Amino acid sequence: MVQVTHCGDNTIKINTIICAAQKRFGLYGLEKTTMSEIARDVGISKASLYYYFPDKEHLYKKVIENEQEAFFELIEKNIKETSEPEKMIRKFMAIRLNYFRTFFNLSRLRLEDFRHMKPVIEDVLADFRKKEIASLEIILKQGVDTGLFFCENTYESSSLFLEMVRGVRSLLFHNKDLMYVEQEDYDMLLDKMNKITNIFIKSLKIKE
Amino acid sequence: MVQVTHCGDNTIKINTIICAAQKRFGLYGLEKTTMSEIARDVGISKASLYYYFPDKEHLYKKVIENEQEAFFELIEKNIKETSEPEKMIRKFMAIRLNYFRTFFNLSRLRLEDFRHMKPVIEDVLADFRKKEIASLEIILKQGVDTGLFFCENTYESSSLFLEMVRGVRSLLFHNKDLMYVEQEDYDMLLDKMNKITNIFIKSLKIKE
DNA sequence: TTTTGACCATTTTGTTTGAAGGGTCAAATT
DNA sequence: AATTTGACCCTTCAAACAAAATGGTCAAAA
Repeated sequence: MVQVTHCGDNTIKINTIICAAQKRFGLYGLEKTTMSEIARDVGISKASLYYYFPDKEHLYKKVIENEQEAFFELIEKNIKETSEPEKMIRKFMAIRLNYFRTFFNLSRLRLEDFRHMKPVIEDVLADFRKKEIASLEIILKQGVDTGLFFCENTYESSSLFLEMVRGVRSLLFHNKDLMYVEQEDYDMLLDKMNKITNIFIKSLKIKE
Repeated sequence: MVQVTHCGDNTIKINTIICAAQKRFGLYGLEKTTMSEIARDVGISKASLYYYFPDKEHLYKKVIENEQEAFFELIEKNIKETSEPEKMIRKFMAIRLNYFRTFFNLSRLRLEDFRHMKPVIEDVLADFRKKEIASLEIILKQGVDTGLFFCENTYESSSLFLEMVRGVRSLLFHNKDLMYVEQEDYDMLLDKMNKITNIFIKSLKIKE
């Protein structure tokens, strides 16, 4: 989109913008953050912001995509450190939950965004779901190959498991009408995630 | 609350009111149903309604309690027809889902009530959860006693399983922003419930 | 004991209005 | 040519206010 002329200055500037946006979005959420504020933080005019990003949603999307990228790199790295599928799943879930916490705990308002979810966010979230299903599927297949797990449809199992986990999480916030995640809630969530993971792993060890 | 004088006339009248309220609430939900409408349906004045029920929420609570009662009677009756715990769980889930459908499908608006849930409804719903956990726990214990299931904490397992199921259901509506349950959604839900039930039952068959 | 019309207080709804924020652009700056 | 910007437009949002609706009360009547 932006051609580099003199040097990589643009990349640096774009990164600066993304960082500033990340802070604002993380602190106040999508709706409560204005483009003027981000511009002010960076030290440029609002119009300049629109020179680098077509609109607010694209900027937001970029921020989230960056965070997701870091998450999947972490997953990949940690998964390769062990050869036991069961431990892999547990590690996967631990990282996932931690990501969730840092992702949401930054802001009391951020959760609100997901009530009336914008199409752009929905896209990037759907993409995230696809990727995390794929990650888990790899682990399951490895377990099946080594004869430790029995699973006819790894995709179905992965997506259903993650849906269960997401569902329980969503319930916790939906019920409590929370705008931010407290330590207490995080602990409860961690406990439940572990128990659900146990159930899931057990079910993988049975044939038929 | 209401003393009977001449005969059981009051009981009949109260039942008439509850039925009328049930129709209205089922059709339009709590918030979109007015006390005047219910009174009109019954053929009495609004003030008379308040002679029998202290307020709107108590009337609503009574309606829901009636429906719940019928549900648990059905559960109990059907459970006793089989001696296999596994089949019991499946039957339990089938009835539960069906109850859910009739309970919600009556109204496109009824789901909306559960977004900003009133304290009264929360009470009656919490009560429902307790009861359904107890029902499921009985089945699990029976499975443990006959050596078919392995489960150290039947309460924990029951509540977690039902929470998973509730979570997935809640996700389906939350995501789709549905105000009413279509056949298609019901089928998808049924499918997922069955798969989650499979996972749960498998996990019950493993020791440790 | 039961019923009701009139009444009150609060909530909801509709409307208006002024400010704020997303987004554009021609002109200026580098 | 690549960037930057102040001024500008248009839509959305929020406060404010008024009007209608609704939950709930009560004295009087049946």
